[in-house]
Amino acid sequence: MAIDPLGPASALAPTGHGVERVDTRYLEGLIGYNARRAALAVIEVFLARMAPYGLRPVDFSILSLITHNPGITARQLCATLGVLPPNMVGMVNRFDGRGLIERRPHPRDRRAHGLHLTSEGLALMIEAERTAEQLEKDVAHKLTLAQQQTLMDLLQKIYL
Amino acid sequence: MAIDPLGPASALAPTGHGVERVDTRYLEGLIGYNARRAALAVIEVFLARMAPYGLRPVDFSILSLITHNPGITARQLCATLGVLPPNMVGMVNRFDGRGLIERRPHPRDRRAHGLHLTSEGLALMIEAERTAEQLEKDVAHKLTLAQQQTLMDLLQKIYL
DNA sequence: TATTGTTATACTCTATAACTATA
DNA sequence: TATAGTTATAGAGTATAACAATA
Repeated sequence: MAIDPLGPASALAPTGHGVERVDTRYLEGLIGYNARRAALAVIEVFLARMAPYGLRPVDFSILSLITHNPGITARQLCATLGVLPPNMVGMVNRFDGRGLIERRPHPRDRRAHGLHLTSEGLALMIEAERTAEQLEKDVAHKLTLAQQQTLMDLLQKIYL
Repeated sequence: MAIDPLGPASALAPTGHGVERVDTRYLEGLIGYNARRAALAVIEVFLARMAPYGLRPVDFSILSLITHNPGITARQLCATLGVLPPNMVGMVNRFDGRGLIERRPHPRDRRAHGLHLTSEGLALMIEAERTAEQLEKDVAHKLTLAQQQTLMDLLQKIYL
């Protein structure tokens, strides 16, 4: 596809009038653009709904992985989520300071710690995951359940 | 869906062993997580392929909108892409300084400028959009063309 | 020699307040 | 009174280098 094959707008158009309606068709034909816009739209709702729990998207991802993988190490969280180790330290420290997780000695590596939810952390995550699931319903309300599954399957074919 | 309905991992599991394989099934069932991961995967390739043109994803989006909407204003770019006006200024200035665009007087509003590609900017964008289209083919190589279209349609139902 | 966790730090991205010129 | 563009600045997010303890 070449530059501007889509209708009247053209790089050589006369300059004597403004742009009435912005033509976004080119960008909307790119997977990366659509994925980024959809992610930002979901994140916007996420930030608002998770604010009562003090969880941003990455916080939720980390705590959810600890929830479903008790004993996971910081290094494993980094590898799974694409977070760099120096940036993980502060987040884990904050969860620890909030009493949501605890670091236990790792059974086979004295350099590492196994991360576990506290009972307070578990109580928070039960509510947070419930909120996340309601949020999914709301942001995807235009899609059937089958379409939602199709969407996730196709997205995973991009990034996995 | 409640906490950890997915198999052996549990918040109450014994701590005597590390996590062998990280269980990501819960997160992979969330649309927001999948959209963000896919967007980041595409952006990673984008950054590498567009580096020769000195274009980051938002730069490309802006110049592409100017390409297909000659005379568009900075305010319209902000509204379309979700960029805040103070953050748009520097980008437009850099494009101007690089000789890629020019600001012409707006025909009906003396506060605004109509943004237009220069011939250098057009030459760059022809190459950049060609690169973007090849990039699409590569990151979506596991999907048929029909699946790619389905993916974009479903994503747009989330954010539009 | 490589890896885990960590500190320090720099760079980029995003957000808020306030100003000017014009509508 | 509202809007387009702009400046200054603060905050969040992401990046690299280097170190101690352990593998």
